[in-house]
Parts: sequence; C-alpha cells; structure tokens
Amino acid sequence: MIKRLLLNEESIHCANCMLGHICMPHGMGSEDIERLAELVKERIRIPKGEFLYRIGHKANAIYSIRTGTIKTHIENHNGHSQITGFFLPGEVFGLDSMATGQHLSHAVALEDTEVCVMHTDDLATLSQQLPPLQHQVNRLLTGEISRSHQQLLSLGALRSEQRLASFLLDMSERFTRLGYSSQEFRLRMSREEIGNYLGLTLETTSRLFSRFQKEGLIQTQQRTIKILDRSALFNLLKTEHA
Amino acid sequence: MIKRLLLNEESIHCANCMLGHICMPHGMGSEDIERLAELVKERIRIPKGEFLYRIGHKANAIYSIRTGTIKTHIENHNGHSQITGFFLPGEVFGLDSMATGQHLSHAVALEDTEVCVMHTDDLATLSQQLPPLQHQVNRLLTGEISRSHQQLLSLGALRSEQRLASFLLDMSERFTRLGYSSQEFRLRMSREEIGNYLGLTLETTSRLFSRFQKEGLIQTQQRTIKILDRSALFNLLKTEHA
DNA sequence: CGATGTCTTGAGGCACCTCAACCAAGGTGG
DNA sequence: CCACCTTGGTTGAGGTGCCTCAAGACATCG
Repeated sequence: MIKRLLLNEESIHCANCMLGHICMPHGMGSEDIERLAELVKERIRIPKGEFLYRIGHKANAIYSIRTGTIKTHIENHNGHSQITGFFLPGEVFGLDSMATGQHLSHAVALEDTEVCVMHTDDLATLSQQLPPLQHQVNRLLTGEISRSHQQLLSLGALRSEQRLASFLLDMSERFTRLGYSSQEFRLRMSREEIGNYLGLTLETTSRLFSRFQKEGLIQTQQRTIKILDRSALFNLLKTEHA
Repeated sequence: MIKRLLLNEESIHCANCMLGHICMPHGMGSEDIERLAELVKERIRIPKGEFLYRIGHKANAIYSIRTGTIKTHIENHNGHSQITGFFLPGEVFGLDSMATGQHLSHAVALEDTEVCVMHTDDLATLSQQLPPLQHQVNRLLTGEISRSHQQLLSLGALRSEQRLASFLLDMSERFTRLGYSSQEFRLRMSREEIGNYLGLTLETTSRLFSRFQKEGLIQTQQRTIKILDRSALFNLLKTEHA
C-alpha cells in the first residue's frame, strides 16, 4: 500500500535536497527556495508495481521524484495502453492533470519510490507571490509538451533502431544529470515497457538490444546497459535509410 | 509576406469576437474579458504556405486563430519532419515556446490566415492580476500535453485505419464546435500532411480514404469529407484486430 | 490551354509483428 | 538444499501491414 509521510522541522526540505538542480527549485535564488517549504508538506512512498494514481481519480497535486522511478500511461476504448513517460529522481510528473482536477493518466512505480507532493492550489497561490516559481511551472509544462512532440517524431518518423538509439541516448543523458555514469546504467523498465513506449513489440525491442550488442554499440547484462560506442548510436539517428 | 495589423478602438476585441467560446476568454466573466483588450494589441495575416515562425526564432508571443488554419511541425537531424498539430479558428498555438523564448517548432499557414497575437510578458503580468486568465493558460498548456499524449497512443498503438478514423472524428468534432456541420467539412491539409501527422505515407492515407468510401463510411470529394456512418468509424476504434 | 501540384491505384518488397519454443534468474516450499 | 514455479528475456520461422516505386488521372491556376 502507498504510505503518506507528513514533513516536519527535521525533514529534508527543498533547500538542502540533492535534486534541486533538476527539480522545482531549478534556477531559483536561495531565499526563494526557502519558501518552497510551504509547498512540499508531504511525501508519499509507493512500493514497486503500485499505482500512485489512476485515470479519473481526483487530482490536486503534482509530484517530483525523490527516489525511484515512475511510468505514466494512458489507455483507450479497446484496452490498448501507451506509456507516455518514464520519470527519474528530480523529475516532475502529473502535470497533465494540473488544470482539470482529474487525472488523465495512470502513474505506476517501477521500483520502490518516494515522491514529493505539491498541491496545485498551494502552487497557484505561492506562484502568484513568487514569479520565479510561476516561471518554473511554465518551464515544466512546456518541457512536457516539447518532450511529447519529440516522441511523436520518434514514433511517426523513425525506424525501430533509431527509436531505441534515441531512447538510450536520452536515458544516458538523464542518468548523467543525476551524477551517474553516462556509460553504464541500470534501466528500471522491462523490454515490454520500453517497446510499448517506443511503439514496438517486446520481441523487436529484445532483438534490437541483441543486435546493438552484436554490433558493438552497447553491452547488456539484463537491464544494465553499457554504452560502448555513443557516436555510432548518434549516427544512427542521422541516417536516412538502413 | 506576413503582415502585422495594429488594433485600435474600432477593431473587434475579444469581448465581441465570435470565437470567445473556444479561444482565450473561454470560461471568463464579461468584465474579465474586457481586460483582454490589453492582451491582444496586434493581429498578423499569413498568406497560404508562409511561415509565421520557424524553429530557433525568438519567441515572445502565443497565437490564436481568427480565420484560417495553421500546422505546426518539428524536424530532426536527418531532415525528417513531423507535424505536431493542426489548428482551427479559435484554437491557440505556439505554447511550446512559452517558457524558453525560442520557438521549438515551425508554424505554417495552410490557407490565408489571420491570428491574434498575445505577448508572453503581457500574458505574465495580466494573468498575475487576473487569476481566471492564469487558469485558462494552464488549461491550454495541459490541454496541449493531453492532446500529444493521445496522439502518442495513436501512433504507438493503433493501426492505420484506426488512426485515420480517430483523425476524422476529431476534425468533425472541432468543426462542429465552430458551428459547421459535423457531417460535412472541408479539410485544409493535403493527404501527405494527414499521413505525416498520422505516421503514414500519403499513399496509405489515400488508400484508406478510398477504402472508407468504398465501405460506405465516408464520401470524399477531394478535401471535402462527408461522414456517412459515424458509428462505424467509432467502432473501428474499439476493435482489437482487423 | 498547357503546366504543375495533388490524388489515386497497382505491384512488389521489407520492416516489424505474431506465434511459439526455449532459457536464465529468482522465489518458494517441502 | 534442491525440485518447482514464475517472470522476464532471447531467438526462430512465418505472415502481413504498410512502404516504395511507378504510372496515370484529376484539379487548379496562370
């Protein structure tokens, strides 16, 4: 079951959280960040595999990840589902439901995960007094738009190998930002989830991993990925065919 | 060439624009709408085929359509491009560049088009005094996120015929909202543009139009579409295979 | 009226999917 | 501690949905 944690004086606040350079406070002065304590009054622990929220649930907050990984996905009439995003520590998700008061996607923990809760009405009042916060919210919203547009291009215009290459390079960049190695990292999602995200089947995804390994682009050990030839991956994105 | 029009006393303002029920003022009281005159001080005419803006250009405004149609698209390293949206009268676009100050997509007029210009800094200051405006901006941003997520599902999980059916139903709904017939409307985009948007080639798109016509779902006369069997189109989305 | 862009239709190929078997790793219970 | 099961991943064989290439029909417009 998911577990709510109320924050008190001793709790770690945004001001000294390691993830400030990625998360909400990004780009704010230290006196502004102090005020974010008003914003994050609660954290939630979600065990691996559990839902933080589901489509249709009342929405009154957005979330940033303290530890763990979250996937968001949507579904349609015939039960087919599409993963719309993977989120790593420091990243903010749940933005799609900010204006409607209802969640438009599901959010599931891919491993034991803890998230910071920011209530939308607190966000509205505080960002009115704190222009940098308003600006940061806008950055997050437009960032999400831009990311989905890039993903549209990936699904609409790229071949399978290019989609996977672009996925791996994206993950590598995000792990780097977290202070991990850019060469070697452990993915938290299954082949099926990667495939779903990229509009491919799990078999095609698995075959691509094998092929990339055989061609010396990467080395895989289950979900641990080692990037051996980053520029080759990058060049894949530049080729028109084959 | 595109042409800027400064608005004066006699110009039509948001308060008596026919599109208020779709556009920016949507859901605002009449006294709030009066203040939007401060926001829209300018309109721009874009002839068919011309760019309103390009990727990388300085961005300082978002736009709503008064008359005409706009497509937005992005491109990647290898020159492949992906249409990210079509926009009809009353609809607001250009949101992806709201926070960065730089356009992240191209915007092209599919026919002679006139747009209302809302400068982002005016928007920021006015929405601070006018909470309903702030809320409307958030609605637009999250609406754009939600729309791209739906499109991700379309590209990632649906077969070609389902993508086209869903496209036609979406267009029909939007034309209806404009006061046009929900059964018959004239698309402003080519088969190639529809295909690009749906992640298909123009030939596949054309074949699908022909097939839908042969099966009595629609009737086509060039870009004029008549929907003959709406529920059949809808049922297409519910089928798992074939 | 020709010229040009847009759309349609056909034939063939290939990238990715489907179906299916097998394997590896980890957990569980006797 | 080992048989057993489960879950996730790999690999193969065959099928097909969509793409590519190509030709022709239609609109639209100078």
